[in-house]
Amino acid sequence: MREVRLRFAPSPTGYLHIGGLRTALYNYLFAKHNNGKFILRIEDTDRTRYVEGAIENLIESLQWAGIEYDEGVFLEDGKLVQRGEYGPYIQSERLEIYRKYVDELIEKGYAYYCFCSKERLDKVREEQKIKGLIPKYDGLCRSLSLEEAKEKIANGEEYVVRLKLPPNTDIKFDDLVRGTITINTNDIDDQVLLKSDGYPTYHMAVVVDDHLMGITHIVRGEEWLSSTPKHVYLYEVFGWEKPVYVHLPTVLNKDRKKLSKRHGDVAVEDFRDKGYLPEGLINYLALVGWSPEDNEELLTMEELIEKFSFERVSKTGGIFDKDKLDWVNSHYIKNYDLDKLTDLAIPYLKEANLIDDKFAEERYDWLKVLVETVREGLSNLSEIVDKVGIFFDNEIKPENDEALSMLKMDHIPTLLSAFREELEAIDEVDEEFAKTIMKKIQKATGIKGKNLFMPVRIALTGNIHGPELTSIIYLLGKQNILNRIEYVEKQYL
RNA sequence: GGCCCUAUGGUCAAGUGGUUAAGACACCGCCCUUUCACGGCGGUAACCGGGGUUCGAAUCCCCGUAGGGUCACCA
Repeated sequence: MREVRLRFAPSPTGYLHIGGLRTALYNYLFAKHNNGKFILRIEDTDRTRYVEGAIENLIESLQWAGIEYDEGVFLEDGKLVQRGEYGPYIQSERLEIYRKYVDELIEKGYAYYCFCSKERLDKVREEQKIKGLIPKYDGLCRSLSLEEAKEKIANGEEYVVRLKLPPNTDIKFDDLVRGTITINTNDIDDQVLLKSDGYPTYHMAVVVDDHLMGITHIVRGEEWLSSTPKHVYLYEVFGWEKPVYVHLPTVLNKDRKKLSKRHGDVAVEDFRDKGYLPEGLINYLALVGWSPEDNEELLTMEELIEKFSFERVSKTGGIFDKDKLDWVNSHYIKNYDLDKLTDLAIPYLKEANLIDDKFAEERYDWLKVLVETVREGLSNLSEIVDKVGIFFDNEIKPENDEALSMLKMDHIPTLLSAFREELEAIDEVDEEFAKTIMKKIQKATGIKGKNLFMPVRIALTGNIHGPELTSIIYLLGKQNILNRIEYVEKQYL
């Protein structure tokens, strides 16, 4: 049996799209599930759309997401390197290869030179549209003899090479999620295979590369479904073994259109920057378009690999549901290794000028406690900034009138001085103190329940809601609390 | 418009001729908690329409309808 080999083959035109990540993920999961190989190939045959740095960005996003590949283009010390037996893995470095196969097609009569100008093509399409016909190449150069064509080329005329499709022929292929697809050649154009700049089009390059690289399963977006017959035809005329096709449903916006920028984030790096954990994003994304047999929804990469199959990929496009992503991600935040989570959280605190490098280093243990106490309410790490603000500002401002009025209650001065007395009796707040202080104050003042806890909370944070008082007191420490009590007494009492 | 694909709650989705049509997110209620969150329990809510086939259709077929994709020297 052939070794299972799959590839992810993006174009370096920008960032990695969230839909692209899912395609890469499904490829990866299936390859790993079958102990196969996963390959990253770069499809840069459109020189006009090439974006500097896009390949590096793509690789970094994949790496961040935890999707590893065995062959292809890698980033090492900031430089692109290629590894694997089937290289090069960047299509612009494979031009001679495509050329050779294009020549073979021409020789065998499966492709022909075409000298039609862009202007003529546009005009033909225009006229066809007016007549209500399907815009399609009219086949003018189809009848040109090879000799005539070669003569034109010798005279320096620009040309492309087109696929010569047989008329009125059904082309069938099986798709693992959609079943058998049949399309008639009358509905397909004589696709350009080789562009006038000497670069192949996607349709030529993808077939040649997938064959040469031993790709067994082609897993890609649904948008490729209707051009698959062209690829299948090429496999047939070359006499190559066809791969298994899998066309994935689209990831959609709320408006059921393809996920696009105007509705929010679509780049993998945007989610990383917002503080989504790779485990969370991957877990959620796996669930848009696929479900495991047991319907378990919280899955690690290892579990995904174990459970993944194309039989359970759905046929319908799924809306990218940020609420559910948040839920999945919050699960990972709650259970993440605390050191790792703290390391990931620190950049956000720095960015918000809550802490600096020195603070991060010297008070790392304190930061860990901080992260631990607020992690439960977070759906992504960038939200931590709002949650921890109360720990960094001793100038208490009641968040609203309700909070203010609670601070103005008659018994508050007694409460605060009792608190102060307890604090002055110790060197520093420890866990024991934090745990018992409220009871002591209650005993000393006779104030209890809501009249006790809420005013203290507001005096210490200004807010009605927040983490447990015990944690707040522990995290704040003696001096901060004394400062806050003093501030509140001066400002509000 | 031609061709191709698709159609279960607001969303993701189980379901492959016989089920009280799962589960999750979101939403609502209750409990837990002297706050919020977490957690627990419960609730609202779905088979696009019409014809067939069948003893019996969410499941099979046909016709509509709706949505998506594609019709480039872009991938």
